[in-house]
Amino acid sequence: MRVDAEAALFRALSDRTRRLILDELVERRRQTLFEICSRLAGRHGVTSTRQAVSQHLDVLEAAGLVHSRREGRYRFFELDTGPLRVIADRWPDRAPSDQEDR
Amino acid sequence: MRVDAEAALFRALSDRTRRLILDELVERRRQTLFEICSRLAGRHGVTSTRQAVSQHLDVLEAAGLVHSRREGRYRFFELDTGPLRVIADRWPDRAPSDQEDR
DNA sequence: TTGATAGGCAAGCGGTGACTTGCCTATGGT
DNA sequence: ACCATAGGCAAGTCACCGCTTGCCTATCAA
Repeated sequence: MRVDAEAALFRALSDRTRRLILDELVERRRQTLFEICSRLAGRHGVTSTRQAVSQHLDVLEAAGLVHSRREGRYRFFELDTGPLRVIADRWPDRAPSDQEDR
Repeated sequence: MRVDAEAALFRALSDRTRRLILDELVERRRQTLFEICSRLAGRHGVTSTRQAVSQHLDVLEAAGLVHSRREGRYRFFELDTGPLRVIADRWPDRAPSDQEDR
């Protein structure tokens, strides 16, 4: 994984609103920007403006956690959990061939 | 997982130097502050001061990713990968009992 | 006991990031 | 054609975060 891709991933996950957006996209795939906004407000009390949420989605997309597609006047967002795999793999309980010093 | 614990975890992971510290602690468990500093410098070109690294370790400890113990004039740091488990589990490929709307 | 080693505390600085505000574009319905 | 809906762009503000600097405490060796 490239360094900037790694940075983008962890930066994306560092914000609570963005994590809530991912939660929403797990429960209901393919949502539009307005859907995400209203669900964030209704279910999590997030009062951010549409623009704020849009910027969050840009960050998530830059991290590869979300993909978007235009259809007519709608832009649909979809979750991609692929990049999350590397996190668990990066810090194992013990190093492979752990020699207690190196 | 409590909200503030979640925030602490993702905040801790959001910084590159802190991720490198975790890498070091995977390879060599139980390091002192000075050991971590010198290994960061030698192997990753991180030039941060001791105080900067110490502050990073505080953040990691607040997130539960690191535990420390005093022994004489040394303070040993050790990795705890436990908190990382929740990340992979939080956003599954599909929601359990996915009903396409809710 | 003195000096060196290992670490802690706190204030200040600079940069980045989240958010708002204001305005603009495009699509679809009637 | 017109208006409402869905979304985009860009600049400005404010707070937080990473880092340094300066000084202080504690442990160990000689």
